[in-house]
Amino acid sequence: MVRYQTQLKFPLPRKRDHDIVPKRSNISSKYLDSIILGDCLDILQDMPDNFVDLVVTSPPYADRRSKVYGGVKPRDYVGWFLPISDQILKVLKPTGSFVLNIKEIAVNGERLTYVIELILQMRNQGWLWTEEYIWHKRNCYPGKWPNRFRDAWERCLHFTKGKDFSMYQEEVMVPMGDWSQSRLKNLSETDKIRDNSKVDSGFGKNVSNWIGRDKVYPTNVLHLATECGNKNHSAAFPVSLPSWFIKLLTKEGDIVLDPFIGSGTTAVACKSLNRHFIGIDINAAYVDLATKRVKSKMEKGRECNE
Amino acid sequence: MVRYQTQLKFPLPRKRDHDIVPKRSNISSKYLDSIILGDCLDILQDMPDNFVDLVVTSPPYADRRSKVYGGVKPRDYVGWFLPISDQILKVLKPTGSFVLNIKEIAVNGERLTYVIELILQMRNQGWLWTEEYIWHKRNCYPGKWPNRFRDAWERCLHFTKGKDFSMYQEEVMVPMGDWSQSRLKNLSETDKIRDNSKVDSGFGKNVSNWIGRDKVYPTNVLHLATECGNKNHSAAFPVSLPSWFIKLLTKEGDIVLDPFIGSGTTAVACKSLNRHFIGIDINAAYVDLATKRVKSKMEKGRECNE
DNA sequence: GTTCCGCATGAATCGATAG
DNA sequence: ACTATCGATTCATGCGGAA
Repeated sequence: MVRYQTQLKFPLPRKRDHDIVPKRSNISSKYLDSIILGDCLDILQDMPDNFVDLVVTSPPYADRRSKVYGGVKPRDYVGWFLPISDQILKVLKPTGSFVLNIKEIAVNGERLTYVIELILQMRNQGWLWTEEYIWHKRNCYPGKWPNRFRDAWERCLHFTKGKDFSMYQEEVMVPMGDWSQSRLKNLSETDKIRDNSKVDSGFGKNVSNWIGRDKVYPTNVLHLATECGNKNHSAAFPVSLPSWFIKLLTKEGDIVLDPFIGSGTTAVACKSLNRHFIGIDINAAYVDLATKRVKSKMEKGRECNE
Repeated sequence: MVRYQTQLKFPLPRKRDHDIVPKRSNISSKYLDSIILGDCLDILQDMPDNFVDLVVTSPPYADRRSKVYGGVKPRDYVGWFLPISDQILKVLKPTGSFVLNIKEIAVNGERLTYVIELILQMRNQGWLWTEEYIWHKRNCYPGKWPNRFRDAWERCLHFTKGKDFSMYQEEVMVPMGDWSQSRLKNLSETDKIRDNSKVDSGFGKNVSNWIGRDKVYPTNVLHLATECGNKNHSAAFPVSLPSWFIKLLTKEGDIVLDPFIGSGTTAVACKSLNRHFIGIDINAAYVDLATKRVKSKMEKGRECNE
């Protein structure tokens, strides 16, 4: 197999003294911040054990995107995925997490069962099924059928290697409900603009603290819209989704792996949040697109859709 | 490499005498609009086949409410429920639906698997797993844990006996999103007229679809609040939940069964919507409470929390 | 500079048609 | 009988041009 590796040269985040469990040798650091072309099964087999802090991915769904990917049949799906999840188990640190975004399709009026069978089989493999988050898609695909409504949710299955894993809950706290919103609405437009600019320049901290006091822990239901109208890339996976889990489950400088990187959404999220990424994809056009998108991200700074 | 063959070969659904649509004899009508004390397994065995239009229920979850109910252990849950779902399959009409509100609990940092195992086993039993609705609990139970957030959703599993079942989608249509109000209300009168005239010529078809339309079909994600502050009962199950499925899946005069009626929520919903109810509970205090609640409902009319 | 509106675009699903 | 492709259905969102 042709192994085409794109090594992007990004400045490493500031050194911190609280890591490092495995010392980052030359062999292991070659993976950092790169989009790798190849079958993730092969790539993962060569990767060091206990190396990655978080795996977050949205694999091709059964019978979808068959032109780009192979088009895995529903009845082959579990058998196709289990060897991959086995390799993920190997490269993940003991305190790491695996977040799997997936949804079963409906065929002939019935939901197929390969996703829930996969959960059971991954438990046999050694995974802990820690939690199931719901991604509520505010703008779901339209359509009308006699026997069902539009499908507006997907699973974000959270697996870990053990009971004790890293979780930084404060990083994803959200503003409180109506009360704080009405309070913020009453700020004048100029105030908001000024305060925003202050935050960027490191000033205006008092305002963000004031806002921070009205924050509350989220639940296991995420309300995010898909990104549909973007011209360069149309990711089924909005940046905000991996961003949320990256903030929740890693700290700055950690390593995040996406074995089905697609258009590079997870890598873009990592760059915004000062985490290292490792992206893998079997499709050369996607590797190209993801590489370009991350480079553009580094040049232009923060993207709007984050 | 281990090859796992998914999509197990399930036996075909048992043949049932679907042709017999029972007339409402004395024997069968004795069940209507009553709350029955007893084990639902016994009661259902005596009930006529193909008798009920909808079964909607929220059974005791594993290890919850153990003082009131038996307190079924997680590892016994599937074995405990399967005989009941088998009886439900029997009493349900061929075009009927079974909506099961359930959520797995977390033990030792892990979500248990009895619910997804139950889905697989019920398919084995002959059920079609038609859809999984998500009930998003806007005000969920408070709490804070180091390894998980508050659980803000539950499954509403929709099972049917076949592909063709009754569904009245117009009954649960919802107001359109904000965007239409902010955009369409500002269309000038001439614009509306022009767009309407375009319909005849084949242009502007999609525009005309929105004119004069204020309702839209919902999705498979339900946003309902729990009822928290009621004095008599603390039902985890708000009236709005069975109400929604009753409107969607039955018409007036149809028969709705809840084999775990509890405080009588499903019966209350039925009385509001002019459907017949059959409630069963093994706990005498609950049968008492539900009976009183339905009587009070019939006297006082509509309840506030509906 | 705002706000407003036209338009394209989706990890969808079903039923019909064709090989 | 089983698979591959196609048309019809539907609605929230972001972008870009217009007012």
